[in-house]
Amino acid sequence: MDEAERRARLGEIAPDRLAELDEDEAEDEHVLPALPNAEDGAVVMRAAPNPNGPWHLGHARMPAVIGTYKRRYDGAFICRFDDTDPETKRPDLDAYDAILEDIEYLGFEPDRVIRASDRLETYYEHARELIGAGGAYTCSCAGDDFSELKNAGEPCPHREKDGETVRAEFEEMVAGEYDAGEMVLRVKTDIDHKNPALRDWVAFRMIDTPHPREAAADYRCWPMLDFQSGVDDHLTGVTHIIRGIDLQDSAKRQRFVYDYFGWEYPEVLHWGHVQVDEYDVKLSTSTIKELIEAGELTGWDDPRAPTIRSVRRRGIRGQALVDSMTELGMSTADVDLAMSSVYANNRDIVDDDANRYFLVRDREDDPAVDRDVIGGPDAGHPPLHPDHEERGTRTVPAGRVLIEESDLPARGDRVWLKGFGCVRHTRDAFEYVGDDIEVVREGDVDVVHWVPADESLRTLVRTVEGDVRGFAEPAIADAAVDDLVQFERVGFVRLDEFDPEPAGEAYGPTGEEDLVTYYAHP
RNA sequence: GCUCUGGUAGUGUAGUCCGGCCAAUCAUAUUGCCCUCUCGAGGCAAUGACCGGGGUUCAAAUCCCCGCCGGAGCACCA
Repeated sequence: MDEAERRARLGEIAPDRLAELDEDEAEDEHVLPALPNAEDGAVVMRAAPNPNGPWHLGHARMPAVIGTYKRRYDGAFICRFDDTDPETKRPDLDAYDAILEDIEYLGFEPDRVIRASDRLETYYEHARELIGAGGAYTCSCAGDDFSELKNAGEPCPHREKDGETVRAEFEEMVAGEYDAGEMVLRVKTDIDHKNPALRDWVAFRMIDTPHPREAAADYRCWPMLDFQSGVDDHLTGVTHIIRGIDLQDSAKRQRFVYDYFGWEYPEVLHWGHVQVDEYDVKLSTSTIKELIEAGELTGWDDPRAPTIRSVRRRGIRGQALVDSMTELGMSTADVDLAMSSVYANNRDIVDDDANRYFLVRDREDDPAVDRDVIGGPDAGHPPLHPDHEERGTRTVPAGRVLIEESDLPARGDRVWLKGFGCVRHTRDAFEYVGDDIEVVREGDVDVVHWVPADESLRTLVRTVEGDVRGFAEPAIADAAVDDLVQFERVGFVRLDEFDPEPAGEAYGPTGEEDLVTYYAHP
């Protein structure tokens, strides 16, 4: 019985089992697990960033996963800026676009972009409705006092206020007639709920600081995340919510509001925190912001910063990040993202396109050393790409060359200058021996990269560990800014700028360079 | 303190719901070999894990109990 017959037979005797098999097979094509209760064409998900800065690497996970599900289920991707705190988590006006740019770099485009700060009237309307249903009350308790009562499971005196008073006081909140801390609107949940986190939580509070967006600058009464997000998820038709374990209780809190309104709560998935190895800098927007302000980092795209802009500048494709993020799966456990996995994914994507060039590094512990080449041709002609002969070769002038000291053979020994030929290290020169590759095949001679001593480009390589200087072969001038190339035996870099201006900082170009590159990975 | 929640190799992941095909999958990593005019790519191989202890069972990564360790919430932050 062949495969087709077997399937047909199984279809006759156990159609359910056959469908199950098909489902399992379809599952195998996806890295991510199937979404619960997902219907093709009817999945709506949202990323809800707080626009308080450009994104760090951890932020890539949400668009990566949502975008991937969107494609899989032919769904919708909403980007909703939850910018409802003009004070503590004050939005950064540049961050709205910066975040959208970061999403675009990852290869996705939101179907809809909304800002919570545009929707205050909507939240107020729902608050009025909730008050009307007896589901909320205005409360002027001091935070600590309420907390004490709450922890004891005791209601505060405001809980039993009559509806008219609540309604009037809420209108006064909306009108901005209270100062910060004087009055809040609480959702009436269950004051002795066994989980203290769910007891009568705050839905609206007063904030004196105007919102940085002009359109929202006049509002003083702001909703808290759980109210705003809950209302918006329903109103925008979100079917599946993904959020971090720090918001584990949000769904439970919001369900009280959903119950008052008779709404059905979306499916919710939680995932753990992401940590990234390889960086000294913490994965935190505020930490990175501080380091930049203190001049420790040259900007959001400093290669030492664990940000999306940084890996982008280093030539890492958004797709590589997306692949790594989806491979992390949907576990509620905290996870560590190994940058080596991002690098492996990126190599897969870029290796074929990246042309090869030589760079001789000039480092403290392994300086570039120069030697005259005696005899042999005038130049070497290594291929632009070993797997693509049709791309042709580069010309690397010989004469006097630089190699890295650790590649220098002992006196009397030979070394193979890649694309040029075999030379013997005599006294203080390289004496040309020949171009018979057999010596390399026999394993007696190492193959090394090299550059001409005089015609090369002074090059700055900016890496995660800091800046490295060196000399790139002249042919690299044929490559363009933004190209990703491989410095043979060193690694992949993105060409960032020719003849850079001095950065005027401890790191970055001094102005003496001919070329600045950003190091991606080995 | 109260309430959630998690623990499979260095890292991530599959398997856990419905116990056996799991002496545990795949990827990455590391190492070695082959190939290659790169330390890239490609090929092959090796390394390496079910948090612990009890119990149920013919059979436990999977079910039950007790521990241990982690993460989160109990904000007028998101």
